Amino acid sequence: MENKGVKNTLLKPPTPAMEDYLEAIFNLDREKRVVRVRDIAKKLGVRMPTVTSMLKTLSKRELIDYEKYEYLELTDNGRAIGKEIHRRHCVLRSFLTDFLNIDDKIADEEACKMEHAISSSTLDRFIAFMEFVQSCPRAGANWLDRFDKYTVQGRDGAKCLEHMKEFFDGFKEKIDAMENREGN
Amino acid sequence: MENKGVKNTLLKPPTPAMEDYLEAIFNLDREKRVVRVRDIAKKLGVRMPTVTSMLKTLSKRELIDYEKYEYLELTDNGRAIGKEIHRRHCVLRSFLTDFLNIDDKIADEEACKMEHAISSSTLDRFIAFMEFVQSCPRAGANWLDRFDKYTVQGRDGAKCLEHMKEFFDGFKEKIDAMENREGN
DNA sequence: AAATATTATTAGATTTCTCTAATAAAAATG
DNA sequence: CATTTTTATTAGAGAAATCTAATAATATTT
Repeated sequence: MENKGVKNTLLKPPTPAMEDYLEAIFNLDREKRVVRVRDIAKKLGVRMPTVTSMLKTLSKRELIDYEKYEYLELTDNGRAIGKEIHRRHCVLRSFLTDFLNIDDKIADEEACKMEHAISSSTLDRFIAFMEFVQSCPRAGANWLDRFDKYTVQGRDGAKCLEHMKEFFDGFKEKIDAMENREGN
Repeated sequence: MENKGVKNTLLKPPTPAMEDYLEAIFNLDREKRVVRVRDIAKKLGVRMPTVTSMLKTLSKRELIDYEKYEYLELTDNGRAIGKEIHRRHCVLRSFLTDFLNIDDKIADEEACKMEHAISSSTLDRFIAFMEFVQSCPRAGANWLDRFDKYTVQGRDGAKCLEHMKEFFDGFKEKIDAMENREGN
């Protein structure tokens, strides 16, 4: 048997911690001219030696190019992962703040944990759902405001009726608008 | 300074791993007459010594009552946590399967990870949103079917118009029905 | 009841991620 | 340019969660 005892670390998927570092590096890469240990540490809320240690790991896995005391760079592979994790973070945070009305700070913290729990394909479904809610059969941009009221007032038949009438009127407009520019 | 060096482990929140064990024990407690190491191991996909080791930890934290070789029981505290994690699992899985149309198996796996990332209050918002979508200003139970079609067809202006007309008609019925039993 | 099979625990090792304290290198300053 | 400050690394330790191998206790079967 060849490759005896050599676990090919290159092929293993990154751990959540590694994903966090790649995301942080990906973001710093855009924000600053160079990526520094100090800034990674600050962004992730860990101490500098912890960062140095992780940089070695990421380097072994060929997710970054790293020589000690030198500037570090993401490899193509590392950048792809960092970018994807960042994408997940943004979408999830947006869902939490814009759809569920969660407070910004909490939304950010929870998105930060959820981003490791969710696959790319599930994320795509999230995006599709959010786009659908924003665009297709829904009258007016106030549907989510309705949700907000709903959570305060509870499900009240009378209110619901009012809302549906408004909704109904909103529809009319929307459909008229659509019919008037049909065939484009 | 009193309590010097004594980290009060009782007050620390459980780790995700601990939450998984409490959830598994909570479920086994309902499924079977007694909760066994073997079954916990199977449910969580770990080896038996790993379970024994965690049982000691949970016992120290007063989340279970445990004497070796004896039946184990959840404490009130442990049961509350197990139940809450189970609740998160169910809600998140339902969102993934019923709203995003994710495959059952994947939904279960991802719910299993997300359940540690999300707070109880965020979960309550999830529930409110799901209830809102199911009940309030929305015409017909076919709104989510629409979403399904939307993801296949993409956002097509003409289709959207059709759908909105159907939607519109659905509304009329719904509002009429509501008006006819107004005042109840 | 003795032999066998199953279940559970102990002991000890490993991996991952983190820390502090000490040291070294690089950058900034007087 | 020598000194000081900042930044980064090394060394070593610790917590958490897992594993395998060996042993012990319990349950089952003949």
